[in-house]
Amino acid sequence: MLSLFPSPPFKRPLSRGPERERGGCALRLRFAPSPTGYLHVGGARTALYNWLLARQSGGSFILRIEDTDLSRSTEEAIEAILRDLRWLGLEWDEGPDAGGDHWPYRQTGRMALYHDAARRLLEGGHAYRCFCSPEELKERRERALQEGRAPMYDRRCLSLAEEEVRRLAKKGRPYALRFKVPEGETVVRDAIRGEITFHNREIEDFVLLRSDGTPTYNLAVVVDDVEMRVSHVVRGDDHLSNTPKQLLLYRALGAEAPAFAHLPMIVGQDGKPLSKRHGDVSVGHYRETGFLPEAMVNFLALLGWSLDDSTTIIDRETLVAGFSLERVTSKPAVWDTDKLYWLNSQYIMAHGDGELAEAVAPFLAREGLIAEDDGEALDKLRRAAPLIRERIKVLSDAVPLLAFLFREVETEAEARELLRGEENREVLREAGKRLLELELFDTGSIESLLRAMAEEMGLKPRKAFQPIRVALTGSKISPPLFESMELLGREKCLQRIARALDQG
RNA sequence: GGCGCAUUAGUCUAGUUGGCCUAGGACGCCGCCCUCUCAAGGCGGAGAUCGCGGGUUCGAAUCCCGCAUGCGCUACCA
Repeated sequence: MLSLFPSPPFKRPLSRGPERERGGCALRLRFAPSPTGYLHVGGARTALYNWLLARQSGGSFILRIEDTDLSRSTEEAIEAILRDLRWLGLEWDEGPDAGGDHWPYRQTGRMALYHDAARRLLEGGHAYRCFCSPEELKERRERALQEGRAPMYDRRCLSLAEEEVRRLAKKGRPYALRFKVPEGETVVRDAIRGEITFHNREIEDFVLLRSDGTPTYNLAVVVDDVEMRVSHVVRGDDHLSNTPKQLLLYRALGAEAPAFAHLPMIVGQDGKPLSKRHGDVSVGHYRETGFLPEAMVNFLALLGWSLDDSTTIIDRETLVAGFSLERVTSKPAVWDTDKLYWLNSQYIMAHGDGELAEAVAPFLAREGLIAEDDGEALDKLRRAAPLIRERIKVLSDAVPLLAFLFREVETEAEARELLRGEENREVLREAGKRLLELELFDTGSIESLLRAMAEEMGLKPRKAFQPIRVALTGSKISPPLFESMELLGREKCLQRIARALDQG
């Protein structure tokens, strides 16, 4: 494997980049989403790996919005992406709302930079004007495809005489600017995949500037990475084929190229790139379902990377210290929701009572069970935390489990039978009677009381307790009964038992 | 069509310079125990001819060649 990314701690100083002047090996990394939708879990993983490398090296994590596709970019998408990144705890040092020395951090505000670079490329003989219309080009490529030829641009505008170019331009004929791909081969050194050689003759003269003057991805990304002094480009696998083009651009612009690392894709169980077809792929969805950001980060980190041969639960600190691109696999990672759920439950179990109560509260509030900032409810939740900690995999699981504490119950259809029949009714009557006389209404007292009752009635514990559970919670499934009763309080317990008897 | 990348159990992966791998850990699955429901926990189990075929070697998941399959790129998308 290449040594571009020495494993931590970085023993060797990087051989390139302005960071050396600052005396360290502080890396400059960026995450550059295009705001055409929510933050996808694949994007989140890319952001995470960049963030980890930045934090680990004491460097900078830059957020740059690639919004040159005007028709698909939206403000809402930008907001959503920032929100989700923040939720994951991936704070950026420079970005659209964070300042930095390379402002602005949205490509639409950086047009002058791209045009300047384009002009330099044109003047340096690295680019030329192309007057072919998109329609013509489309037709030609379709024909090429049909005839089994490579559908590459045929360079016909490269040989246009100078005065012809001038004449067409003067007539106002729209043109795009194309890069003139030189002969030879281009070697990409990738930290994950090693050295990959591309033959330049396989690379077409790609467009730099569209006829409307906007830059294409390849130009913009290179100009920005140069200007922002990005030292390491860590991005999705789908950009590997673009890398030689960008390398060529760096060279033509006289700039030193950053180091590259291309992460394997995240795919569904069927091996196809993860998409809506496979279920939920937005980070926002997982936040709303009640996954914890720590669990999400842990899970994302493990998608294509491992700390060692046996560690699965890894906290953020350990991730920062132990992450290394050398341990990233080059094989696509399959999104495994089951494992995410399990990991999340592990993090929930590690939460303290107060922590868990606060995490769960918004989910109950969302269902209208408690008010946003109800101190009393929060206190009750804190006391309920031990009862649900091992029973929920996601925070929203707490809603059905705890609803009975905050509103009157409606008995689930499949549980009603447990309130019927003489034996069950007798249990309820007897329990009501005995609970009324109980001195201290706490878990221990309730338990001994009800166990004694069951024994005297000659009933198995299960047989005696289920009707009570259903009467109090409306469900056959609930947190432990005696603890739940203490939390509910004597009054409500008696009320609900009485009501159950009435209804039955 | 061309170019590129990938290929260890259902899944995430370990396997860094070939022997310690009769392939390790985790999720999931199955069984038992615990038990007031549901979980959690404990114990045990099944599951991988390391994509296929050649080769190099005393010895290959690990090196080489071919093939297959999948995916990506091949846009005036990013």
